[in-house]
Amino acid sequence: MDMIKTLKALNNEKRLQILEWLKEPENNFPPHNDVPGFEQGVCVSNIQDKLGLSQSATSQYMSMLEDANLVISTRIGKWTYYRRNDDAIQQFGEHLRDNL
Amino acid sequence: MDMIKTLKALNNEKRLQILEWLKEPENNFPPHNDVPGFEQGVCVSNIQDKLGLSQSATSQYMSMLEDANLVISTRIGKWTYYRRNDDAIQQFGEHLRDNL
DNA sequence: TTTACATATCGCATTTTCTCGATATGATAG
DNA sequence: CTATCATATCGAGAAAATGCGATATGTAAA
Repeated sequence: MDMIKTLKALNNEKRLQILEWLKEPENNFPPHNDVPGFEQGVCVSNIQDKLGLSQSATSQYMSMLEDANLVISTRIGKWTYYRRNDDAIQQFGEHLRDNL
Repeated sequence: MDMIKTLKALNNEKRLQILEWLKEPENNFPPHNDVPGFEQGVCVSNIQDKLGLSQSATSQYMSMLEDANLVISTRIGKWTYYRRNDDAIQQFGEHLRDNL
């Protein structure tokens, strides 16, 4: 657990917003054409549309969140779907509570 | 609870280090001349000595931590003593665990 | 009330983060 | 194979954080 890296990833309103949206993808994003439901998460372009940042910034933010173990990515065809890593997120909160 | 402000305060190795040291002041700092024990915390100059940053940087860091509710300050005479706000820190961890 | 000391605040140079457009990579369809 | 689309990476300018020295403020001793 690299606490510093995780804190850096969380240290940005947009990235926190993404994590928030990914709690309930069905309420925050349109359905995908190639995949039913949100089992694997949400594709980058849909996140970008909602986020209002460039494609490159959005992609970098998702990589950052993934590096920090806060989300998990799955590539299906041309698309990369990102979903929350809820276990790691909860562990992180507990780690902070117990060790900060 | 201003989560963003708290995350910003935590987003720095030196400030995390200070919080760590303040867990056990008796093991990390020399005794004060004017106050017995560490009931009220540690004075800024002792933190500065250990931190290896300038007096101004140290003072600003302590203010930042206080703004974020992570430490509590007490002025006694010429000295300002800082100690951890353990309750708020634990609450913050729980808040993250439950709401991130 | 002057002096000295501890801390806080200010102004600024340096470093890091943010964010973009351009370009590269990877995947599928034609 | 080639074109096209989704995403990733690169390079750079703008914005924010870091951390310093100088100065201000607050407190107490002389």
